[in-house]
Amino acid sequence: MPEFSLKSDPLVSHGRHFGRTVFALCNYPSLLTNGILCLEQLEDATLEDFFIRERREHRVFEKLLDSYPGLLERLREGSEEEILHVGELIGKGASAARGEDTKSLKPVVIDWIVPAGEVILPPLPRNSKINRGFNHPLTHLQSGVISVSGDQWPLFLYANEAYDPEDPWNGLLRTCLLINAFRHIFTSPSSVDREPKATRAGNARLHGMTAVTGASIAYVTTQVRFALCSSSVFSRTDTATDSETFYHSLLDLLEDPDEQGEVTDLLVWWNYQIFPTSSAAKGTPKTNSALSKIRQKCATALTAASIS
DNA sequence: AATCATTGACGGGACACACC
DNA sequence: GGTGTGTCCCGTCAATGATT
Repeated sequence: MPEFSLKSDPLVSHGRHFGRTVFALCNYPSLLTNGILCLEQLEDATLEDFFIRERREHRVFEKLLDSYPGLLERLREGSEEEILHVGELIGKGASAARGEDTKSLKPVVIDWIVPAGEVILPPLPRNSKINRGFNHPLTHLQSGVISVSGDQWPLFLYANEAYDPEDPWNGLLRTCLLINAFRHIFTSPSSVDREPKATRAGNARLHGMTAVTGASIAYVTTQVRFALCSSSVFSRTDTATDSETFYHSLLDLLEDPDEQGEVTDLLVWWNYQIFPTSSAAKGTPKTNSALSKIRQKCATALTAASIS
C-alpha cells in the first residue's frame, strides 16, 4: 500500500492548536465561507454593520488567516468545495484535540480535587462521572443556585473559592486547579506536579507556543468545568451543560476593551506560572527555586482546596 | 418504526524521543 | 538495545437526530 493515509494534514494539526488557543467550539467550514463572503462585502459595508457575534467570528477568521501562511490565497482561489474542505480539516483538528483533552482530563481532575490520601464518600471514580457535579460536594459547581447555566460562573474559577463582590477580579481565574489543567494539556501531563522532565515535546512546544492566550485560559476553564460535571457527553449545543455559553462568557470578559488592564495582569500571572523562562513572563522573578516554591505552594494549597 | 448518518467517548496501538 | 513518556490516529460503541 502506498499509504495514501491523510497522515496528519498540516491543517488538521494547525486546527488542533488553533482550537485550543484561539477559538474552540466552532463550525469552521461556515466560519470560512462567511469570512470570505465578508471580505468581499467589506468594500461597501463597515464592520459596524455586523452583529457582535459575527464580529468575533470575523476576528477569529482574520487570526486564522494570520496564523497560517498562504491560507488567504488558498481560500480566495479555491472553489466553494475547497473552502469547505479546508474548514473541515481545521475543524477536525480542533474537535479531535478537544475530545482528547476531555478524555485525558476526566480521570486526573479527580486527583486534583481529592485531598491526598483521603477516602471520599460518596466515592469519585476516575473513570466515571456519575457522582460528579451536583451529586457530590467536591464537584458541586455552584452554591445556592439550582440550575447552572453558562453565564453563571462556578466558584472554582476563584482563588480560595471566594467571589468578592467588591472586587470581581479578586482571584478570578487564578487557581491551582486551572493551572494544573493548563499544564496537563499544554506542557505535558507529567509537568503538573513535578519539575518537567518530559521526554517528548508537549503541545505548547510542538506548536511554538511561548505565551498564554486569553482564549486558551477560557478553553482550559471550560474543559475543567465539564470534567467536574456529571454529564458524560460533551456537546456544543447541549443546553444542560451549556459549555458553549460558558466559553463565550469567559471570552466576552477577556476580550472586553474596558478590562484590558486587568486582563494583561492576568496574562502576566499565567505566563509566569506556565512559561516562567519565556519573555512573556518578564517583570517577575523567575529563578528556578522561586518556581519550585510556587509549585510547592500550589500543591499544598490544592490538597486543602474544595470546590463548593 | 426502521434505517441511516453524525457525533463523541473510550481503549488501544503506532510512532517519536530522551533517558538508562 | 530497552523503558518510560507523550502525541496522534484508528476502530468500536452508544446516543442522538434526520429521513424514509
